[in-house]
Amino acid sequence: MEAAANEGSGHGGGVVLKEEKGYEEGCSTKEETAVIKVTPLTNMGRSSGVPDSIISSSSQKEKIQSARAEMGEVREENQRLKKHLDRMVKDYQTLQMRFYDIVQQEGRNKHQEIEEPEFNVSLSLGRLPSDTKKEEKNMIVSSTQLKDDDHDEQAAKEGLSLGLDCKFDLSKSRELSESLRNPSPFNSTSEETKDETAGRALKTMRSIGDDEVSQQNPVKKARVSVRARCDTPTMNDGCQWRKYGQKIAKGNPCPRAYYRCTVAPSCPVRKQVQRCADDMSILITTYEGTHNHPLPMSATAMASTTSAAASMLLSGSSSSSDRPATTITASDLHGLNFYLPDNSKPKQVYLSNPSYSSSCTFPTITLDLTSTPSSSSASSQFNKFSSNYPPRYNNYSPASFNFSSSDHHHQPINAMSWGGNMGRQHVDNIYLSYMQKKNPMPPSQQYPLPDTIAAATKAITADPSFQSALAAALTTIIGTNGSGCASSLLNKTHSTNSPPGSLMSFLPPSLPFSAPKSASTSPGDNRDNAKEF
DNA sequence: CGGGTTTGACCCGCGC
DNA sequence: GCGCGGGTCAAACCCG
Repeated sequence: MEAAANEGSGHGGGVVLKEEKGYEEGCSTKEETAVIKVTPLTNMGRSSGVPDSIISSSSQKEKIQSARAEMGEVREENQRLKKHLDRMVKDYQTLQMRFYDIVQQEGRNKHQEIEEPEFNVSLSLGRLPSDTKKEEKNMIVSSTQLKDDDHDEQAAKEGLSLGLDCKFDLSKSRELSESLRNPSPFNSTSEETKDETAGRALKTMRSIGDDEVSQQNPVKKARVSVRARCDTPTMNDGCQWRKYGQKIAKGNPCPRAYYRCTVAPSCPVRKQVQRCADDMSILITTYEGTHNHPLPMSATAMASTTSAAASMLLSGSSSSSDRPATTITASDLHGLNFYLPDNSKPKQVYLSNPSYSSSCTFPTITLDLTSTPSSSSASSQFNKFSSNYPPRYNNYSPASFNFSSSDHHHQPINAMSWGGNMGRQHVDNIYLSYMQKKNPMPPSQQYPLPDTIAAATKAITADPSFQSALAAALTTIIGTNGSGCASSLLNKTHSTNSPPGSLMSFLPPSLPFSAPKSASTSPGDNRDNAKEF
């Protein structure tokens, strides 16, 4: 695939070019072969050089010598990258196989579980204290199992293929865990998996899901609503959607369109798209469910963001009624430009108080990406995170980051954004979440002291599970183009016990988020859907 | 012809 | 029980 291009560029490649090439190749793909391709380039650069006999001046010889030395360093680096890459690829494959095995096993056990009055375990239950009394008794896995490094790693890496749900809060690893162990009401993955395995009719599935819901938890699926100014019929979030219905909802002259994810036939994720009645230029997209398949690169941002928002909503659902509106800000929403035609709007995310439907069936959280004048402008000061450590933590909004304790009632949602610096923030999120898990703080200490953070950082970065999780997340964030880099960077992080500030410095200032290949990732986008609105 | 959209019918939960 | 409204289904239709 890339071999041809690599070779092509390698022909004219001098040493310097090759160095870039080496890094690029090391980061460019998960495929071993592509990495191996670096070696011929290196050799070529050396063998195709001008023979020493021709070189007359000593300066040229020095140049050659230095170039060779540099080349050697590059080769070593390539080898390191290759090793990291190999390891990550193997880990990923292994974990993927394990995941599918578990999913299949889940499907085989479907009938048993449905008939069982009590289900096994839900890792999320600890975060839903108000409605999980029954499940608490069954919290066998919970933290004990999560402490298992392999488990964390698995969860984190599987999150890679599950819509990145796990990477925002590894301490919970909730979505995946639920999908694997528990027919959780708001995780439709398990529901769908069961249905897929059993091959039942949709109605059966729906009834099963409802039964599970009614048996288990009054709080149903969480929804994440995204308000954004958008001229197109739907927002291009990178996923593939198929429209399956349209309705005129009460109180809004604009019809509501129903889409379901078609990336995978069994994907339970659905979204509703509707124009705002007050402002027709605002498009309200409501996401529901969790992707049970690897997402296109262009879709991971939205998926992870909505997932994180849903996680926050669900985690705080028990106390959300008396919780003030939570304002989160994005450090950079440049990536949003890929999805929204109007990129001139203020890049601020307003996370409204979770609003519940009349039936309280679907707690909904809203990400407001519009330039509403009433938005919490006071939070604009948090729009940019400093990359310096430790002062950077001073920029965290109290509403955005809660270091108070391991209290799951108020599990904070960390900064979210699409593209741009999302990678950095994802790592931040991982770090912060992990730190919360590993080093909970008393409620009185809302903000950790820098040295506390540093100490925690030291311990955390040395933790293999954190590394694995971080590697998985980095891989996800950077995509296949950065898998090797992620591993390499992670290794550096580990070896140097860098503070989080320097940890983040390993990430490029602007991650190579690529715009969607075409707007057609959302089928409705390109079509003339004027009829809809 | 396959895949996506349209649209009326249907199901279901909820309030009265 | 009945009506309402949200959500989904599925046949018909459209389109490349």
